[in-house]
This record gives sequence, structure tokens and C-alpha cells, in this order.
Amino acid sequence: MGEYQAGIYRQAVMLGRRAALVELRSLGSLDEPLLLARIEPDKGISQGAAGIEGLVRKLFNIDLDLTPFCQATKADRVLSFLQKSLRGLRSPSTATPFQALILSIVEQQISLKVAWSLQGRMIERFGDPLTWEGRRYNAFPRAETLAQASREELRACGLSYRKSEYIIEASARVVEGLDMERLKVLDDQEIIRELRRIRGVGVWTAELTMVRGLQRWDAFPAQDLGLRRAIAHYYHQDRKITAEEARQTALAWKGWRGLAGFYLIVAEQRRIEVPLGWGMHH
DNA sequence: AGCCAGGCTCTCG
DNA sequence: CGAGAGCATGGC
Repeated sequence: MGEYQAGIYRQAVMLGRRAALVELRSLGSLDEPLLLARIEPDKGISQGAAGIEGLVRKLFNIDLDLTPFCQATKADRVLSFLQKSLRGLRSPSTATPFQALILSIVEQQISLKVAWSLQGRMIERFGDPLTWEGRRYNAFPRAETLAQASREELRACGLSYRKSEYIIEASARVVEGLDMERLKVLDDQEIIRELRRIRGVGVWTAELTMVRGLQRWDAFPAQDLGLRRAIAHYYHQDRKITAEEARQTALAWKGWRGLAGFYLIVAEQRRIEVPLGWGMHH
């Protein structure tokens, strides 16, 4: 969503009713982390410092305690190694569960590169804009805006008519009172069941929404191609595996399957390999 | 050129 | 019912 440039991460977010730009720079180290956040424009933002701090903490899951995750997966030779090599890594979250849902719908079936391009056009077209230092930024579109969009407008962003309908309908549900935040009180299976009531939302979309938008670290989109590739790479000698095999492999990480999957995907992208013999001795 | 890409619904038989 | 077509753009 945001952009990273010259050591500064920038992302437009909705703070209250207005779009604002969050600027972040990391000044600390692994052992002494220090994150500096700034918001522009800093006038007229009703929430002020408390609002932005809470949002940033959520976007990067800064307060997530990784100890139980390490504990649950310490017997796994791959994950125990990756936890050393990716120490402190947390899966980022979207600003709202609604955003996670819409992004996941866009990502259905097509390659991620295509999806990102379509998401970019959608955000540019429908997101609340703001200009800072001569550059235009857009927050993620509000549900009210997408609910009022037409099939043709979304189609013009490159989405299929079918997906455009899914997005409009899902947004309408939220506007009409489906409280995505309230889903957090339900257990994982109940959330999947609720989300699947929305047309266009299958198991994969529900699970992806949960892990990136509802902080459900055990939600595990086993059908996911990239996830299956990563699991195949680290656990099955790169042999293509089915979703069912992926679920079987992930049983060992129960409680943290989604976060474990995130570690594997990141590790594969970074071409991190587990040394032979790692984990043999304790 | 044509097939595939982090799916899902709808329509046939 | 289960299988299969259809959808969008971009990369290879």
C-alpha cells in the first residue's frame, strides 16, 4: 500500500474522516528498536498522536508477542532456523479488516503483479486523496465509496465485471451494518462461515482476510499458490503439493499456521536456505 | 501466440 | 450433485 523511499516509509491512511499521510523511519536496531512516526498535515487531525500511534502499532503488529510462536514451532527445523534469520519479523496488517477483504478479492486467481496494478488503479480512483510536497497520495477507499461505485467504473480499473460486483456487494454489506471488527469476537471457523456468506468470498479469501486483516495468526489459506510453493520448497523438495498436503504439513504449527506461512513466503522470496544438519543437535 | 497466474460462481449434463 | 467454462491483465 505504502511506498518506501530513501529510508522513509509513507502511507496515506484515514484518520477519523480525513486522509492523512503517515511517515515512518526506523532509527533503532533489533535490540533497541526505535520507530519515528510523523503525520502530515499535522493540523486538523482530531485524533492526534494517540490515534496515529495506535494505527502504526496495528499496521506492523509491533505489540505482537512472538514468544508463543517460537515456542510452538521450536521443534520444526525450518521455522526454528528462520526465526533466527528473520528475528522479530511480524506479519503486517491492513488498516481495517474491510481493506483486507477487498484486497483479497482483487487477488483471486490472477498473478500478484496484475493484482497490485489493479489495486493501485482502484485506490487512485476511489481513495480519499491528499497532496504532500507536490505528490498525490490516496488512502484505501471507504466502504461507502466502493458501495456507490458502478460496475463500469471498477471495470475501468481493470477488474472483471464479476469481481466488480463482488466488491460493490461486499462494500454494501459493510455500509448496511456488517461490522467487520465485530468478527473478532468469533472463533476462526465462525469467521470463515460469516465471511463466506458474502458472494465472491470462498475459503481462501476468508482465510487471507483473517490473517492480514483480523490478526488471526492461525488462519491458513492452504489453497494459496505462493504458500504452497514455499511449503513445497522447504518441506517437500520443491515437489508441487496440494492444498490438503499443505494443511497436513501445517498441522505441526497449530495456533500459528498463518504466521508460519508468512515466514516461509518471506524466506523463499529472500532465497534463505536452511543449512543441512541444522536442528540435528537440539 | 497462447497459457498461466495466491479463486469463485454459475451453468450445464 | 460434479465437472468445466468464463473471467481480467500482464509476464513469459
